[in-house]
Parts: sequence; C-alpha cells; structure tokens
Amino acid sequence: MNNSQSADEFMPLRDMVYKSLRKEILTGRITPGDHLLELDISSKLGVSRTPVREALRMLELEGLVTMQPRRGARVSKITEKSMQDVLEVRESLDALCVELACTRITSQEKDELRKACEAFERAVATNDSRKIAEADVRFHDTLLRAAKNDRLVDIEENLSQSMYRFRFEYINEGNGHDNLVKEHRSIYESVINGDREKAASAARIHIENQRAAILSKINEKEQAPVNKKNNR
Amino acid sequence: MNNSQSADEFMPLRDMVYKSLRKEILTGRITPGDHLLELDISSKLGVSRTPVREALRMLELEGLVTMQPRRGARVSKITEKSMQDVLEVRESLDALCVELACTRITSQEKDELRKACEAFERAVATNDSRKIAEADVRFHDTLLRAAKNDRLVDIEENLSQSMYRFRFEYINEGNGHDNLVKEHRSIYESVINGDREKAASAARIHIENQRAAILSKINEKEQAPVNKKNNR
DNA sequence: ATATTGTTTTTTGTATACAAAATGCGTTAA
DNA sequence: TTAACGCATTTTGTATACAAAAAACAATAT
Repeated sequence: MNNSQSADEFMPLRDMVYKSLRKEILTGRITPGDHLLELDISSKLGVSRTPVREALRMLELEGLVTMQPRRGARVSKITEKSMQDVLEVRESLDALCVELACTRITSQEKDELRKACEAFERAVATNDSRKIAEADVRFHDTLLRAAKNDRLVDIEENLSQSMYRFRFEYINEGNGHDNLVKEHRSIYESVINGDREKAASAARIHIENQRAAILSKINEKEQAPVNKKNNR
Repeated sequence: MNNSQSADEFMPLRDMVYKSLRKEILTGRITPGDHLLELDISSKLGVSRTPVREALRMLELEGLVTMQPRRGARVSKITEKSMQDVLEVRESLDALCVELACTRITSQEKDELRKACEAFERAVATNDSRKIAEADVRFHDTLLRAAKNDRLVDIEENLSQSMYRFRFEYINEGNGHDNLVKEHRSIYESVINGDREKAASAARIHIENQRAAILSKINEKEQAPVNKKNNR
C-alpha cells in the first residue's frame, strides 16, 4: 500500500522496489548486516515477492546487498578496507574525469561549471550540510558530463553510492568547508584553462582530503562501542 | 533439459541461467541486438521463467543486456564509442593497478608474475591464439591480485567482459605478438623493481596499443557490409 | 495500393502455489 | 546443565497461473 517512491506511474514494480530499497539503504534507514526478508518487503510495499526478488538481484549486482544462497539477502557491510578500495579507484577516475573534461568541455558546459562552482560557494556560506552536499554533487556531475564518457559515468555513480553515507558525514565535519571551496575552485580553473596536469593533481588532492576526513570519521567511530543492530 | 553449464550441482538456477546466457553473449553465439525471449530461454534450459527473469536483471546491471519495459531484453550493442569509453577507463585503472602492485606485491606473487610472464612468452611462441589469450588473462589477473583492491578487481572484470570479443580478435592480429611480449616484460620488470612511474606508463602504452588494434579492427569491419543478424 | 481499425496471438508483468532447505524450539538423554 | 535429536515454522527457490500490454495480422474503407 505504502508507495514511498514518486515518479513512477508506469514504472515496473521491480524498479519501484529497487529504488525504494536503495534509498533506504543509502540513507541508512536499513543498516549494514540487516537481513532483507522478501515477505516483509513485499508486504510493506504491497507487492508480491516476484518484483522484490528481481530488485534484490539488481541490488546484489550493484554491491549494496550480499546474497547467500538459500539464506537470503543482507545489506552489505562497509569496512574500512572497502572504503579505502573505493577511494583509491575514485582518485584515479576523478583524475581521468577532469583530464578528459579539459579537452572536451564545451563553452556551454564551462558556463554550467562556473555556475555550479559559485552555487557551491554560496551553499558553503549557508552552512546547511544538505545544501552543501547537493551543490557538491552538482559540481561533480557537471564535470562528469563534460568528460563525455558514459562508462565513466556509470562507474563513478556506483562508487559514489558506496560513499553516500560517509559523504554526508565528512561534509558535516566542521573544519574543511573552506578547503573544499578552494579545491573546487582549483579544479574549476584548471579545467577552464585546459590544463590537464594541474586539473588531475587538483582532483587527486581533493579525493585525498576526503579520504583523510572519512578515515578519521571511521576511526572515531571504532573507538565508541558500535555494534548496535536493528534500528527499527 | 540441456544444461550446458558445469560446476553447478547446488547452484541456484538463476546463477546457472546467468552464467549460461553470459557465456553465449561473450562468445558471440548470441549477438548484439538479438531479442532475448524469456520463454525461449526457459524452455531451452529446461527451467521456468522465474530464474530466467532474475538472470536477465543481473545481466542488465552488468550492461550486457538492455531492457525496455514491457518490450523485453536485447543484447547490448557495442559501438565504437562505447569501446573507446571502456578503453579510456581501462587505461587509468590498469595504470592504477600496476602502481598499487609495485608497492603491495608479495615475494610469492612476484614469483607467480614471473611464471605468468614466461608462460605468456611460451604461448606466443606456439602461435595458438586461444592459448595466448589465456596466458594474457593470467598475467593481468596476477597483477590485479597483487594490487590488493577488491573494488578494482570487480570493475576491471566488468570492463574485460565488454572487451571479450575484441580481445580475441586483436590477439589474432598477425603483427603485434612480439610487441605484446615486450610490453608485458616491461610491466613485469617495473613492478618487480617497484618503479611505479615506469610501470604506469608501460601499462598505459600497453592499453594504447590495444586500442589501436581494436579500432583498426572495428574500422576494417565498418568497410564491409556488416549488419547480418541471427547466426543460428 | 495504402491507411486505418479491430481482432488474435505473443510476450511481459505480477501474483500465487508448492517444494525444499534453513531455522528455531522444545523435548529427551547423557 | 548441556548436547543432541526431532518436529514445527519460517524462508527461500522454483513453477505456474492469470492479467495486461505489445505485436502481428487481417479486413475494411478510402
């Protein structure tokens, strides 16, 4: 009965379920390790098990849930190692992204990038971390589009998902906002000027700083006794 | 009735179907643009539509098939652009891979890498392109494992899949075998010596040459009237 | 001959039914 | 008290049934 996902109408139920579950995982309403019961989900969303199962297969391939045959699906755990792995790959791919953008960006996209950069600065000024996160995504999406590589877009989207929870938290960190602005500006200017080397190194520094923020956050948590289960 | 996939026994049917379909796509027995009829597949493999549908959802997320709601699944088309996109990403990630391998490879893995490198040289000597392709995969897998990054492994596997058909063909190219040996050896030596810069540039050159071979192959085909369908 | 409309057939989407494995629980025996 | 066994329940895996959309086809009118 509860729909909880807009923009459907003629969307197959499996996609509705998929988006709904993904949202709950990314926003932390379902936490790593939680068992995903097909019957629970289907009754909660008012559909049968069939679309639920298909959605689970999709989430499995995305890496958000882990299947054990005959034992069901669980929300994938995030370890520090897995986060390190993601960040390493992102560093290379973000560098690639801005390098490609340097040579392929159109004048219209340059304009968009400027706006996105300015919007980010304004968002930081408001100190509203939701707005900051949104503006951050917009800036990076603009760069990604300018790179004109569809496969890169797919992979980066997938990597971003893995970082979603942490992105929100590292942006909440009190200190680094001004640094973020500077880093974005540096990337922006390099891309506009078509300076591939400088753009790449700026992108790498940007990720490197995120890594530091995220890892300090993880370690901080490790101190506290964190192993609570079932937030509902 | 026809099983066509070994190593199952207690594998869920969806995985059997998934592997079976993937194999047929990768080996070209089903070609891009082909319509995948659920009922055909299920009767051919002797299972019901349920596991077939779940397998299709997985292949969709992997990018091997493209779904149109209410209109079924088709094998994804490979365009020159999509191949270029894949190669660009691979260049960055292969460079990352060997850089990581430089600092993380164990002495045991160094040994494996040496063996893989030598096996590749022997394979080239036989001039059997199937053997060459296998040895090539072995060499790259060894490097990938040495990099100790699970996410990188996943992504590279996915990218390799997209190139599977072409890998076979470019390896068939008469000219480049000796070059391949030299390139591998250069990568091998750099990694053993822990020279990140040299390893990265060697890896990039390696991919760059593959790009040239693959693209010449694609262009060659474009000349001939290639739009045949249904090879069965 | 072509376009349009209506009808039949095919195909996908969804729900449900049934089988088999896994889980949980209580009982019994050491 | 604990370990082990068996039974009941839950949960996943698979098949099938039914609904609805799309495609194929035929007939009619222009």
